[in-house]
Amino acid sequence: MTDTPRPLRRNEIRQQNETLILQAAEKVFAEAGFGGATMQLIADLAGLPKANLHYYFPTKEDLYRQVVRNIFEIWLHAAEIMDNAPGPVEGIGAYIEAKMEISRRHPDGSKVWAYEVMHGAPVIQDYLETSLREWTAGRVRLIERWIAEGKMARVDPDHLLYMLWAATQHYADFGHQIETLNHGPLTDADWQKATDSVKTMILRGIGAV
Amino acid sequence: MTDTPRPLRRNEIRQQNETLILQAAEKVFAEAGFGGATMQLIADLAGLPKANLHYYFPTKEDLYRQVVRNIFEIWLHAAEIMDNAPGPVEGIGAYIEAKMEISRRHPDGSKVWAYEVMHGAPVIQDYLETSLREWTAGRVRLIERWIAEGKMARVDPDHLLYMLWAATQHYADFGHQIETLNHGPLTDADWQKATDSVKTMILRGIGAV
DNA sequence: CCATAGCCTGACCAACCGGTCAAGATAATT
DNA sequence: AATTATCTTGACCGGTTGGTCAGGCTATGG
Repeated sequence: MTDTPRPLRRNEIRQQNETLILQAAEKVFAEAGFGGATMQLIADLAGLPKANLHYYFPTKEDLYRQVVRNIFEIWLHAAEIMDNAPGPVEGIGAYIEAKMEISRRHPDGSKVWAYEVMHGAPVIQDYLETSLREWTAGRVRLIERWIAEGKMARVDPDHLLYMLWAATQHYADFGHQIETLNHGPLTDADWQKATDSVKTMILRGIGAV
Repeated sequence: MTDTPRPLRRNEIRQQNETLILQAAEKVFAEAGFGGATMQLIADLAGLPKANLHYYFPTKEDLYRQVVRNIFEIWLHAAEIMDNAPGPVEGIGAYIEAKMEISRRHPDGSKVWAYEVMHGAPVIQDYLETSLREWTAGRVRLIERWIAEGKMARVDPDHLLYMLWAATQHYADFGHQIETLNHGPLTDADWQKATDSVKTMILRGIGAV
């Protein structure tokens, strides 16, 4: 991301502070949205003076953009599991597991993404139109091949993908609602049960099992 | 909602302006979140001076709370369809159709709800703990009865409900992402296909068909 | 040890925000 | 017509926000 080839120490300082700021920003943006988040809050959480934030990220929007892009990269990377699978049971099953794990480990990231898309994706529209569109097209072809090979029922691949995203990200984005209904945070067993439920329903739903 | 029993004309003015303000507020809150929304923006969209908003809704939070509650009422009401159904095919099928229709007609409301829950439900936590919890418990019993009667497979009722909410609301909350991938707004046929896909996958996923 | 480029930060500012208020307009009541 | 209750609104205010900047600090290369 940085374009200044400097001596090593300097680079370390920069990288460390940028990471610190990005982590704090992810949390604050997730908790308050872009408009509700303040640079002061992020600075306090990162343990740095506010002016230092503006040294690394000129504007609030620059910082926000970086947070959103990081999450997108995580999701894209996690999706590679699907490709080398022999069929939907393994491929989609593993994809569900991976996405549920991300919902559990990076709920803030998921929320920032949801916030961004909900508000018309003003910052990452280009990502939607390029990276996400390409990725989706590739996965649609994969699903169509599985259908043609008789490995699953004839379902619309796009809407299957939407359901996968919706069902898995719901556990991050609506985690608070789920925890309220669950009378407390989800335990390991709860998460296992959630993952199994989603896998079972969807894999049976597409006639793969 | 109002508690002042007045002569008719006055009441009409009040009701008309409150509706006007609430509609504008729903849109602005959906587009910008609570923190990003401004009373001035809502006032402009409603075509009223800002001070007039504060006459009807003392604070920004009062206005926001009313918007969220309205949406919640719509959802609760739409869910009654499930109860009088003989089995999951009719009950859950109709519920999916109703919720997809709401996602189509009230996407802004859905987004405001999502925004509120994502940020820890600071305003409607009591609703989650009372109304929603009761409603969920009732529906869980209904689903368990259907399972006991052999009308559907043994799935976890809570996670089935989460999947129903996730899959249907996704078309409102992530409508922008879907429209981008779809190269444009969804047509009547697109919505029909989406609804059918969700119904087919879920009903088969729970072994009801 | 010096010079320099990168890093740090307290103090500051213009812009904007939610909310107030007093005074005027309008409709209902007597 | 006079009185009263409700509605309307421009002007205003204290507090907060994103962003700036000058000047000090520190690591690094010569």
